[in-house]
Amino acid sequence: MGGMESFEYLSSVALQDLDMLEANSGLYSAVQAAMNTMGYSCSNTAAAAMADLKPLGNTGITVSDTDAWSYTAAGNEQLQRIWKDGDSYAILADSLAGIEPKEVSGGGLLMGGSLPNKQEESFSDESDHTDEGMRASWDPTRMTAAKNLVSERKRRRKLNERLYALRSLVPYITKMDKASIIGDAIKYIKDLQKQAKDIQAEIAALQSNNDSSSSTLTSATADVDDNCNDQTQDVKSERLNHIHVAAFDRGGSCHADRTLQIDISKIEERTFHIRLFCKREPRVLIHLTKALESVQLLEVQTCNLTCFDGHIINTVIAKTKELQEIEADALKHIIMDIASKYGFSTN
Amino acid sequence: MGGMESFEYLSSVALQDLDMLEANSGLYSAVQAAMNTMGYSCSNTAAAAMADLKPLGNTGITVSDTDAWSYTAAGNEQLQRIWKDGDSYAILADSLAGIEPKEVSGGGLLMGGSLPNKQEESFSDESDHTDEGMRASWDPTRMTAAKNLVSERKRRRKLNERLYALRSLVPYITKMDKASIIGDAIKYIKDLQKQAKDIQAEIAALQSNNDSSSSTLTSATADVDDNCNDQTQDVKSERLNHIHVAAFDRGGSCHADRTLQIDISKIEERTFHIRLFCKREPRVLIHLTKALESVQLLEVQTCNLTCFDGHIINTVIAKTKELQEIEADALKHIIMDIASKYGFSTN
DNA sequence: AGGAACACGTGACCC
DNA sequence: TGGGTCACGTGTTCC
Repeated sequence: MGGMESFEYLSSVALQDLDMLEANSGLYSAVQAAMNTMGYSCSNTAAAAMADLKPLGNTGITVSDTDAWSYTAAGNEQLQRIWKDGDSYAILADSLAGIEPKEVSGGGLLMGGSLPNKQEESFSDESDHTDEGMRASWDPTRMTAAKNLVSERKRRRKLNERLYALRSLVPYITKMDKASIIGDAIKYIKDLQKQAKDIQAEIAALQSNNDSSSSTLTSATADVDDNCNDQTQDVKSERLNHIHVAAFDRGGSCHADRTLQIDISKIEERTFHIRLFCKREPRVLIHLTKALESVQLLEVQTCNLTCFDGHIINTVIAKTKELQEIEADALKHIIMDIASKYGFSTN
Repeated sequence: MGGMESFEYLSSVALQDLDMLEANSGLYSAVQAAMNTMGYSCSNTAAAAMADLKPLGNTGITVSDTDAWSYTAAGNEQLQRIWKDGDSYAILADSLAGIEPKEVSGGGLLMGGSLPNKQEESFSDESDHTDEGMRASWDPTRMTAAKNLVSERKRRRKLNERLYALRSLVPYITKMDKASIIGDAIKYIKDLQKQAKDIQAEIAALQSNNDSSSSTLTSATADVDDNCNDQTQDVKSERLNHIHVAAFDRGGSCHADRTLQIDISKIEERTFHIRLFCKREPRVLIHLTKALESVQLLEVQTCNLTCFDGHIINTVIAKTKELQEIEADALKHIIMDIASKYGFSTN
C-alpha cells in the first residue's frame, strides 16, 4: 500500500500560482481547475518539483463558503483541507492512516503523491499498520499547526519583500545574501547620516554668509547687469570683501576652529611661494580657493594640494600681476585679511 | 526502558553559556565541569529550560585535541559529540537505539533527558526495540546535519545582530518586530535620500547665489536679520532657489566658451585619477573647485593645478567615500553633470 | 484561546 | 565535495 500511486499522506501545499487562476473565478473553481487540469503543471519552480508527481485521480471537491478557512473531503482515502488567506492558498491532505508527513519537500509547491525521495522506501518499510489513523484525521493540533504554517509562510514572504525593498534602496551592494544586504544598508545609513550632518553645517555656513552679504548689499550693487565684464566683477568682489569684514566675523563664529596657517616667501621677482595649512572641513577647499582668488593682484601659477589625516596642505606658486611690487609680509597680511572673511582665523 | 530517567535520545544542544567557564580553562575542563557540576544550572533561560531535567549520571568524557570538532563517548547508552566553533559549543548525543529526536525543544539550551512535553508518553508508548541502533551511532548524515546546525545557528545570530544594529541606527521605531525594523529602515533611508537631494539643491542654489548674489539679490532679502529662526531661513532659501534659477540661466550663457575636458581613470579600488583641462578665466578656478566638491561621494586626496598659456590643468586624486563603489565612466558623467551646472560644456 | 512573532533544526542547493 | 545560504514547517512564548 505504501507504493508510488497511493497517497498515504500529503504534505502541506501552497498554491501561490493559483492566484492567476483565481483572478477571474471563485475559490472553488480555482481549486477545482487546478486539481483537474493542472496535472500539476505549474509555473517556474513548481513545475520542476511536480515533474515526478502523479495526479490525484479523485477530484471531487467541496468547498465551504467561508473564505478564510474551508475544507473539503475528496475521495475515500484523502481528507483535504483548503483555505486561503489573503492572496495565497494552502492545501492540506491527510491520509486517513495518519502517517506523519515526515517527507516534506522543503522547496516550492508540492501537490501530493509519492515524493521522489531517498528515504521513501525506508519509510514504507515501517509499514505501520496502526489503527489510530482515524483519530489523526481531525487532530486539532494538526489544524493549528497548519494555520501556523500559512501565517508563517506569509510572515517569511513579507520579511523577504521588505528585505529586497531595502536592497533596492542601497546604491552599492557588495553581496546578495541577507546579512550583507542589512550590512550594506547599515553602512549606507551611516554614510547618509554623516553626509547630512556635514551638509547641514555647510548650509549653515553658507546661509550665514548669505545673510550677511544680503543684509549689507543693498542697492549698491543692484545696478550690476549680467554682462560678464571682468572689471565689474572684480570691482564687485573687491567691494564685497571690504564690506564683508565686519559681517563675516559674526558668521565666522559658526565654524568651530578654522585656523589657517599661512607661510609666504618670495622666491623671485614678483613670484611667491605660499603655503596654507588648515584642518579639513566640508567647504574649506572652496573657501581656500575663493580666498586665494580674491587676492586680485595674484595670479596662481601652480597649486598643489594634499589632504592627509584630516588636514590640508595647499602649496601655491603665484605671481603678482605686472607692475604690482609687493613684499611677502604685505602679501601675507592681505591674504590673512581675506581669509578671515571666509571664516578662517589666521596666525 | 523508555522511561523518564533513561536518555533515549539527546537533542542537539547549544551551550553558549559555557563560554564563561571556558574563559579560564580549556575545552575539556569546560565541558567536564559543565557535565559534572552544572547539574544543569545555567544562566537565564537555560536554567528554566533545564529545571525539569535530570543529570546524566555517567560523565566520563574524553575530548579530542582538535578544537574544531571533537567527540566523546560517555557511558554505554550515550554517544556524545562535542565541538566548538568560534565562541559557542554544540553537543550532540544519540541514543544507541537511534530514535529520531522528534522532541526537540525549540528554545534555549537543553542538556538532555526527558522533556516535560505532552507527547512524551505517546512517544515512549512506541517502545521501539529496534536493534539497528548501532548503525545510527556514526551516521554521517547526522554529522553533516549537526555541522549544518552550528553554522546555521551562527548565521542566524549574525543576521539578528545586523538587524539590531540596523534598528539602533533608525531614530524612529514603530514596532520591535523584524519586519517593522526593516520597514522603518526603508522609510528612514528614503527620508534621508530625499533630504539629501533637497539640501543638495539648496546648497547649489546658495552657492551660485553667493557668487552672483549681488546682481540678483536686492532688497528682497535685505530685511532678513541675523536671527536663526528656522522658519524664516527655510522661506528664505526657498526664495533664493527660485530667484536663482532664472539668474543662473542667464549667468551660464555669459561664459563664452567654457569647455572642460575631463579624463578619469581608476587607479585602484575606490581611487580615481581625474584630470580637468580648461581655459583660464576669472572665476574658473572657484567653479572647478566647487564642481569637484559638489560630488559628494568624492574625497579629494591630492590636487595639482598648473596654469600655463591661459589654460589650467587640474589633476586630482580622489577617493570615493566608503562603500561608494563606482566606475570611472559613471563618475565622469556625474562630474560632467555637475560641471555643466557651473557653466562648463563638457566633452 | 488564538493570533503574531520568533528561534530552531533540517533538507536542498550552489559555488 | 564541503561550507554557506536559504526556505521550510514546527514548537514555544507572549499578548
